Amino acid sequence: MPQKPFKSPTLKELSATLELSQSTVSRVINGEGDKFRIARETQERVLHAAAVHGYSANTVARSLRQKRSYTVGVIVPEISEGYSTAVLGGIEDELLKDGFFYFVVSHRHRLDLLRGYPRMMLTRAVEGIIAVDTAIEDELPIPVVSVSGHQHREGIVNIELDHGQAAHLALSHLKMLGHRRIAFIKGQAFSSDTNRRWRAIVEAAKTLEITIHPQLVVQLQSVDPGPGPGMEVTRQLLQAKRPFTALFAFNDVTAMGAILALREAGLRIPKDISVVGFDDVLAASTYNPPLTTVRQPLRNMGQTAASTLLGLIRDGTQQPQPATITVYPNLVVRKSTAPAPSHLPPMAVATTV
Amino acid sequence: MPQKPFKSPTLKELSATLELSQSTVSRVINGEGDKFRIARETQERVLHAAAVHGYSANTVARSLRQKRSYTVGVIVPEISEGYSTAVLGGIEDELLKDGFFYFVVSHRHRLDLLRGYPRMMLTRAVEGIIAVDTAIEDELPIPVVSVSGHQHREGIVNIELDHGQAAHLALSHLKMLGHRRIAFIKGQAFSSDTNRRWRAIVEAAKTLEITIHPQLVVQLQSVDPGPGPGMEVTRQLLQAKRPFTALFAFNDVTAMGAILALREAGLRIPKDISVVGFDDVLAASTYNPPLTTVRQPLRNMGQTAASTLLGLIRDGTQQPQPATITVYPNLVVRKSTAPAPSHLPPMAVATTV
DNA sequence: CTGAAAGCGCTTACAG
DNA sequence: CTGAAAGCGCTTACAG
Repeated sequence: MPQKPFKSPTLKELSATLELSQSTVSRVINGEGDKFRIARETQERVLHAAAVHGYSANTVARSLRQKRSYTVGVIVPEISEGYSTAVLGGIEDELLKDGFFYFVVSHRHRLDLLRGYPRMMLTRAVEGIIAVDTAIEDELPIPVVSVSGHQHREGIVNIELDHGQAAHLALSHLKMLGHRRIAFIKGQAFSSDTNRRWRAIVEAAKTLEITIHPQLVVQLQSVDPGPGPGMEVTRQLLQAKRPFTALFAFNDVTAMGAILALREAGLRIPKDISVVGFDDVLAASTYNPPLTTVRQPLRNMGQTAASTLLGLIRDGTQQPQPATITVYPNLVVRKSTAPAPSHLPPMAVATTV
Repeated sequence: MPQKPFKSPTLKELSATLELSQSTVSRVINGEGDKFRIARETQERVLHAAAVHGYSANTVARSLRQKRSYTVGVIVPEISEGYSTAVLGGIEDELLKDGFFYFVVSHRHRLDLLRGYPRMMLTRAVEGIIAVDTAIEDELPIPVVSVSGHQHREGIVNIELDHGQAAHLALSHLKMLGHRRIAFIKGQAFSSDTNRRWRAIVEAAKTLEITIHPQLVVQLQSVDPGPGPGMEVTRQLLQAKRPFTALFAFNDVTAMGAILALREAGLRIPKDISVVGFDDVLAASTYNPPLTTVRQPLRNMGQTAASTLLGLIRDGTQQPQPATITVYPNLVVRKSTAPAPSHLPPMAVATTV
């Protein structure tokens, strides 16, 4: 037999022991004793007995009755990745202190999961959903807040980075270092951030009078997590033999992959090529060389998402929420960027594996 | 008003529409139509109507009635870390395909959370708990399986790495490369793996006739995630000025910190010092130099934990489960290890920051 | 083969 | 100030 070393009594049992009605006991347990003017003494008896018997209300029954679950769903692309987990950390901070729990699911860009999960979570009676870097297509009867999801649907609150500022920060840093021929790695088509960020880069380049050479722009294809896709695409870039002195990657992991491919071709970082990442994941600072990167306040974005969602759940969606909450990046200058070399570096043919 | 674009009808409503009893509808929805010999035609009508009206059972009500929640709790030390998240990925794989969801909480080594979370999850009616690298003190009325938790309590199934083999793999690799003076960084006292792993190292060293010099053994103190603690302790090691040619770190992140500190002191990796990590987190392969490390099959450990837990939930704890399920490491040789230098490297005084 | 009814454990109008 | 009773939406003996 399974051991049952601890089992909370039910309200009924506790009430019987106390010789009080369930109503009364329920009220004082829920802190409404004073509101219902229940005798101080009675309240103390109840609280004491609850403590002694280790009573805690069955949340399933409570949920059914109140039609509330105190649970939200979080949907992320991938769970084993610096980006999502940093955001998750922030979400946890906020949620748990309000007594909420959360389910996590990762869709790994599989369409069936992407479509199915929101419904499954609804079935699980979540009171709201946080979507991290993933677009939700269905209209849902509960509040949803999106982190970097760029949803334009009414009622969805977006937590978004100021991409204009991000692009400006990175490009002006490179410009100041004397870089003129800058290569770019765009994100995968499925990432909600890709277009938004690219448009911001084009804009910032214009303002800063930096020319973007189309031959120096490549785009991530593979959905694999890790640095593989970044390596791959950087090798292509090298094969085109168009010289450049700096590279702005879609994110840190991609930047790491790019550095690997660049080294493979005999190029030194940052001496020959400067590389700028994006996100500032934990590994960025310990990488060799430590990455210069545009920092997204990931944990803070998670916290903001959670507290916003909690607000929407509490107050309903009626009051017009700002459709997007903007959050600001900053540039962390480390060792992967340096002044542009006076001569363009030789673009060795990548020694493909 | 909050938009309600989609709202499942209740069983009652659906039954009314169909002019059938709730019992019948419930049975066919749950696939027990044949078992109860409900007319094929009736079954089809029900299924069709359910699809048309988008009926899905309210899981809260179902849980209350069945006293099952189809939910498990996962408790990890830290959510934004390679180790836990890899395990989480594996857990998700198994759980979701059986229709289970999971709550995640991270205790961050705070005693109050560590103690409070299992109870909170019980209150949430989870049917089982997976504890990752954390010891559960309370006896719980539900199955718990522990990943690297080294629980000795009856009824708890442990998923554990074969630490003997892990130690042997790492040390024999180092020995073969000619290393004789090897430094060690032990884990923090709170990590369940620390002692187990250390004992295995002592044992393997004996077998391989490697002398462990107590002055070359340091232990992580700080609870901070990231490479900070590893750097810190490596600086101490350097300050003692006892020469060594190799270092075996408690985990990859620590190894990265150690490499940072070693370089800071002018040492080259792997030319002067070889470094071996542990875990093989995603970043290990892209680090510079790519880390030689003892690979733990983290994702697989998560999967095993989940499927074991599901089994326990299904069959009850009665049948004697093996108290521990052993899982095997392998050595991934990359670029952070090399033959020992013929002369002991100079132990520069660390230039502390 | 199908249905009426009880009950899971709470909360909360309603009544006094 | 306190309690009796209804009901949240299901599942499942029990009956026929």
